Amino acid sequence: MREERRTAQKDAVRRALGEESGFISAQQLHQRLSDNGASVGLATVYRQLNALVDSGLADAIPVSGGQLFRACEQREHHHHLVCENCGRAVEIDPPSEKWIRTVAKDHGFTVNRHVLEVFGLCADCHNAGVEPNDRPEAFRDS
Amino acid sequence: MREERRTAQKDAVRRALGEESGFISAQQLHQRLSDNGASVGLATVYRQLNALVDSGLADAIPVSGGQLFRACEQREHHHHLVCENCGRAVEIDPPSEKWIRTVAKDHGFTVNRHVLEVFGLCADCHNAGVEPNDRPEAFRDS
DNA sequence: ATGCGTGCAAACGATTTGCAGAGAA
DNA sequence: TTCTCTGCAAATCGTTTGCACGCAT
Repeated sequence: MREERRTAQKDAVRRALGEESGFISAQQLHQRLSDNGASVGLATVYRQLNALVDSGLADAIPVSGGQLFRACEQREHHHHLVCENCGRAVEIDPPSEKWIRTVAKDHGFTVNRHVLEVFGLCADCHNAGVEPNDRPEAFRDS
Repeated sequence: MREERRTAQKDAVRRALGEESGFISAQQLHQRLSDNGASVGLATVYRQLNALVDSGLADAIPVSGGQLFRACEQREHHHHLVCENCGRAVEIDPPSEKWIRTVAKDHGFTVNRHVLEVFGLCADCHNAGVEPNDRPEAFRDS
């Protein structure tokens, strides 16, 4: 019988992820937890993150070098506008979902899911003079 | 002085990728090359694939567990309709690019690039009774 | 001959997992 | 006590890189 147990680190990870304004890597979230005194094992961070994604409480988007996570309110389908530098993201509404089904049908495809991620720079990072092709902050050294 | 040298394995990788109908992982492409007698080192496959992506002759999309490649004709911006099982993909035209810029501007974002990938099952795989949530063929064992 | 490209194996970085101990129920 | 969850370290896995040799130029 699956028994769900409530623990301090579980709460810590959930809270930390919820406090983030944008997508964040598991490693960086782990780092942030350490900084805030709440020392949680990296493995646990990964385990919790995966659990959240499985239960639909978080989104994970694969990027070159790993994946980024973010807590998501809308259980519904939605898209993101992501800042390539700081990871800040806002949820945006879908454009023409029907267009997708139409195109898919034309090619005999059965649509299962689709991903639309818009990358760019948020106002802050843009003003800070960050170059569009810089390595994302989330995967930068030190 | 950068000197571009033509080699057998370079051609082999390019040709093999071109013959693929959809996205394929580096490992799988390497396997396919071996099967066809053209033995090319895995490292070389990666090196060539990256070179192709850099020069814009191929597309790479990050997926959980790695990345998938595909030769692309259109140097222009375009999107894909991808079969989650066999990796087959067709290039589709963008829907409302202007919609994206509008939304981005509303949030103060500077758009750099965007990704739209539609996943589902192609007619063949659908008829074969493949389940939507199966692990992609490209990353399945053996 | 010159030096780019390749193969191999070691190195890497992100993520996962085995296992013994810690703590929630 | 019971059994899940955690932490640590070792193990995986995709991908990159160092180095010595082969081959295109």
